[in-house]
Amino acid sequence: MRISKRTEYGLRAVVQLARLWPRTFVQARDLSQQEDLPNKFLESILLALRRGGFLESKVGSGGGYRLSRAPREISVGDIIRRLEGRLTVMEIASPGDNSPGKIAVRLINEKLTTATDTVLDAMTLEELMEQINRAGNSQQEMYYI
Amino acid sequence: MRISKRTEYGLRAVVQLARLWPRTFVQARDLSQQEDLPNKFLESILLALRRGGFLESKVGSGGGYRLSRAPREISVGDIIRRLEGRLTVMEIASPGDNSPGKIAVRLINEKLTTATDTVLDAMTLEELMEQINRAGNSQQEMYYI
DNA sequence: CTAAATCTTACCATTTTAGTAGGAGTTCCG
DNA sequence: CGGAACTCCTACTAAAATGGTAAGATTTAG
Repeated sequence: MRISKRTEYGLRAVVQLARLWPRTFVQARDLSQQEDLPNKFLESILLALRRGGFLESKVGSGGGYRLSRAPREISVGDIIRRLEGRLTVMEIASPGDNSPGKIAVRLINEKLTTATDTVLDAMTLEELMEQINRAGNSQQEMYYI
Repeated sequence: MRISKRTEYGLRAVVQLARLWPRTFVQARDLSQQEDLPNKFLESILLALRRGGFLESKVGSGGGYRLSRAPREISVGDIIRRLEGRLTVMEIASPGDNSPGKIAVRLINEKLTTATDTVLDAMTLEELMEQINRAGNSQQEMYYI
């Protein structure tokens, strides 16, 4: 019950790309340095994000990645679902699926899925960036004042 | 991002125990038959639930398990946290933890944890049983009418 | 005493996670 | 044209987590 490193790294790269939006392409290697992530692992994650339609890439020298849309048009939930593969996956309810315990588990899974989806779908990348700035500022205050 | 079989099986056993509350002790073997769960695996889960204070046990012939409190006094969130070990575990924020990406991940983890805790802590075992009965009834209607 | 239980410890196979290695295919630039 | 700088693709792998099983010690009712 937690997000995987794969998802975490993908989010961190996307946050860096959002900071530079809509300026030019950024290389995977730069992203992995900025966030201190394993280069080759990040590459495969960026590929998945591109296939998911969140990123555009340009191959060859001077190439790289950038967001395919404005941060306000991308929801954090969509990104996580793409990378995680499953946000409290629910099993298909089969006809014999009627023991009290199984019903209970299904109910709980539904509630969990609704709760997480609601919170993550309500947050766009733009809103996330604003919250990061606020958190970063208050951190500065704590360190420097 | 899903509950483990261990947690699922534990919940299913607890639901059966809640149905019989406050009557006498139920054996692990009966619970595993009622919900069709692997016997020895379930035993280890019941042990964990007992150590967590959710169940009382009686060893020896005629022994078994029962809830240690009334279903209305037990929250589903507590049970799941005990079995799962982690509901969106947050890493300890270290001082160097200040890249925008890391801040973003921490914010997201906080939101997820709050959302799941809220929904699960608000549900007692008693309320869960009521919802199971309602779901079971509507299922009957769908099959028999 | 014996049967029926919980409890304890140790082990194990499979799947998932978190990567790495190596290179093929593209594009820019001089 | 000929690199150099990129993305893209396939295959592999070590370590951890998951989902159990095996064997038996311990306790209690009858």
